Amino acid sequence: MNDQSNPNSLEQLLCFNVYSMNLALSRFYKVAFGKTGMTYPKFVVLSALEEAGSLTVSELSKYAGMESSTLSPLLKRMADYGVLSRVRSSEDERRVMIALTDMGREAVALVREVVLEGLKGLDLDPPQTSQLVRILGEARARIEGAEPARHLEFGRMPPPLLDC
Amino acid sequence: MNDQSNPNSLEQLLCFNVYSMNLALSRFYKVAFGKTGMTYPKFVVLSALEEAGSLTVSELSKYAGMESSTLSPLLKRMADYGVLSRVRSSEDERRVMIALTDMGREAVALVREVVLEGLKGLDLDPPQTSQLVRILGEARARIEGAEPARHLEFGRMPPPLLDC
DNA sequence: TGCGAAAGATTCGTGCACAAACTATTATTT
DNA sequence: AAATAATAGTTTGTGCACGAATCTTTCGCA
Repeated sequence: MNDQSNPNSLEQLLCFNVYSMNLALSRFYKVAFGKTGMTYPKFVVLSALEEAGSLTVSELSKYAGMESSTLSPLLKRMADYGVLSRVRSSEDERRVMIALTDMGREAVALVREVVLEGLKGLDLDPPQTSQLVRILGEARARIEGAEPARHLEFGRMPPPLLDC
Repeated sequence: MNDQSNPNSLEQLLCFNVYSMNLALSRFYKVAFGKTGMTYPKFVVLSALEEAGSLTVSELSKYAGMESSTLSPLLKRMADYGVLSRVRSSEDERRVMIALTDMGREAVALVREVVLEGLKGLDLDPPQTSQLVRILGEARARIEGAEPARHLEFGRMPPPLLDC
């Protein structure tokens, strides 16, 4: 029943493959991080800060591809724990500057090792992987600036899917 | 500060590219689905059922790459709405058979059109995309059966990241 | 100079997503 | 046949993830 010849099947859809690959990766790293409290989104935040230095919430949002409403509570908990600092800018009181603490730098170094060794253990083909990364990056750039060509309308299908 | 030459930078990491691509795709389809109540995970469930016919919860879990604890509440709401049926098997009372209703078949046809036209509107290179799909599928197969090579230990870093 | 608009961040409500704990049924062992 | 184990789903608790609404600060402009 696995209709792989059908080009519209789930298995041939880019979005499904990205979706399920992301779920698989999240589970993989969840196991690797165990009960330490580390998660993949937190690793992304720590890495972004390590690479880019001090950032405002919206700059970090752009860098990590997450909305600020996702970051706000995440950053608050991480600051309470001590891996980063949240300081409202004095020259523009709207902005909040986020930066790694020393403890944050230690943490990201440790976590990065685990992430990289986890990847290495998968024995993926390096040229294929870098190609994957390149094409994914290009596709993401397109999709981030795009509007859907068509919107779903359930007018013909009473009742609409609200609250489903 | 965008250190693209560093092979360990976020932008060069497969997991980050999959992660942020998935976020971007989710946002894209959220816009396309508007206020209809449709979501990407629901589309995956409907499509899987259309392709594979009637499935148990665990079969569906495997097919869609989601855990049964994620599916249970999702399926319940979708059944209440009317797009699928949930019937406990008579020959093995532990199993619950999930199947599309006529309304579900109508819904998935509509949603699929929107999904495919949305993708088409992105103007991605077809050979690149099918390559992407193929490599992602292979990588996912590996990761799903894999154990992380190394686990994170915060013993050297007091206090541990618990509750962070 | 004052006032409406815009920008930056947070809060709120809803929906995944998972592990762990739990319930119910079936299979296995003794 | 009774105890035990294994299987299939559900429930529970926590953490993203988002849009919409809100709050504060800054900008623009008359």
